Amino acid sequence: MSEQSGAVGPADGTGRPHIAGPRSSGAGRSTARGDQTRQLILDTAMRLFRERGYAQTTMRAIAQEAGVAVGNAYYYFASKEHLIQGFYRDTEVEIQAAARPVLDTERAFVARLRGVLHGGIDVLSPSHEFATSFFKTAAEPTSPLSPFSAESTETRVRTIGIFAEVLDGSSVRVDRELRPMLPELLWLAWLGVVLFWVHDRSPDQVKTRRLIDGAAPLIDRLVRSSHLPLLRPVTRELLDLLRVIRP
Amino acid sequence: MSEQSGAVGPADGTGRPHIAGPRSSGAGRSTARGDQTRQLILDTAMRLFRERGYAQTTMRAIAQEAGVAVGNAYYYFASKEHLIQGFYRDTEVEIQAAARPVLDTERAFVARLRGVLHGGIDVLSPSHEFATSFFKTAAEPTSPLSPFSAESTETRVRTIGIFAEVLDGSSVRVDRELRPMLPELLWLAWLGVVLFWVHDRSPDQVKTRRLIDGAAPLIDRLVRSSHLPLLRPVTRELLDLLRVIRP
DNA sequence: GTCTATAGCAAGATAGAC
DNA sequence: GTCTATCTTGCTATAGAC
Repeated sequence: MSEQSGAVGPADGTGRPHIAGPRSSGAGRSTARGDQTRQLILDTAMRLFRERGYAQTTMRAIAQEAGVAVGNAYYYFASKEHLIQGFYRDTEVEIQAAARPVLDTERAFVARLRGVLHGGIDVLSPSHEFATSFFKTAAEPTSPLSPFSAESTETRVRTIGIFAEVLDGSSVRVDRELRPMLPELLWLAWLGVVLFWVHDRSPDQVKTRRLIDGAAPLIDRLVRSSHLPLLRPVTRELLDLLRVIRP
Repeated sequence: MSEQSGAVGPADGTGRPHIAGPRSSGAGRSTARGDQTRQLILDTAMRLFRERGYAQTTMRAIAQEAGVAVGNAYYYFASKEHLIQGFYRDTEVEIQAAARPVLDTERAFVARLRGVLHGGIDVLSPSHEFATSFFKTAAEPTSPLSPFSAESTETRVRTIGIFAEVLDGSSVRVDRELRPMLPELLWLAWLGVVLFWVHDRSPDQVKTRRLIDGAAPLIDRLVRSSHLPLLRPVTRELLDLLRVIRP
């Protein structure tokens, strides 16, 4: 794939500011001008990505369309991929917003879970084509875009927080030991749904909707049963496995 | 990334022969010369990929090392990514081979499943670094390298066949309706293990080994319990979901 | 500290001659 | 089927303006 740095390794390695450059430097609104440019480039990129797809949008085109020089785009974003981080942040915020009404009204665990998952897909929906084209980047273990990466920590923690709230705000009774791990497990389930959604070629991704409708009650049932003496050993086994495996 | 096709979409879209070109045309050994060149390019690519990694191996280097022109390499392989298909085929054959002794000796479902999974990872093991670098390609839904793609059908069917044998050769009793879907489900579990393995940064990927050791008995337990009156409804729900979702 | 302009490299991919 | 020449594009680098 590219990585044609020639001199140093891939993406970054120079001593240039990048993301650090115009980032808030302590006080309030410091570099207003820089932030504006940064945002302009990001917005333009997002627009073009959606219009033409990720691969078909060149850095030259983004710069031209935004009315800046290519070098300037690289001043703010270390690589083309780093532009996607903007998409991430926006999306995460929207998903939070979409979850709000559900979390504020529903009490039942199934309804909360179902609502949050559907809300998340609602948000992603218009970006299906675009998401498909850059998804491979996120799938790469070493990519900063990977949901497991250090760079994604902030987003990840916040999203897991949604699922903690799904659980906390509900009346469901859960196995005592399972409970603390459950938000993260639900987040994994969400990633699974997204993975399915990306591969879903059905019209309007209806299958993903059906997946959610089917999976939510199933998860609900399992979670409820987790503390029953019959499933206890299975729960135990699962927990042991998770503990061994986690980073 | 690359995809600098400029004219058409990404990878392929031309009317050129590619894979089709020198492929056997009905009779026995038809285009022997083409097959030879093709194989030479493929072998060279695989060697260089393993030696230097995927990204660090240029098409120019492959062509030069193989003693052919760049254009010639592109005559046989639509893109650099398409060269990975060779890796796939080889790997699948090796995995089959690794599964053989287990399937021929073990009778217990857990042992068979565990053995096949470990054997698969044994085969993949030496390619961890390489696999990591190209994994993103396989994760892309539209890629011919995706395990769900039409191009991967042959490999996919064969691998699912292994899990059918894991099941058939064992003495385990399974819910009547679940049974026909189980090989494919086990294959999905295998994909999950591979997904985990790719992201596994622990030394020698020990965590993946622990995952297998923990997951196999869990799966065994669930499969065994699937026909019990207590889990029956859950099994039902799961089956309904699967039927709705499948392609 | 922000930004432009421009030149240039490396590498994936293609065109068209032979 | 094969080659050479060329294109495209991600990315870097430099020199300098505001």
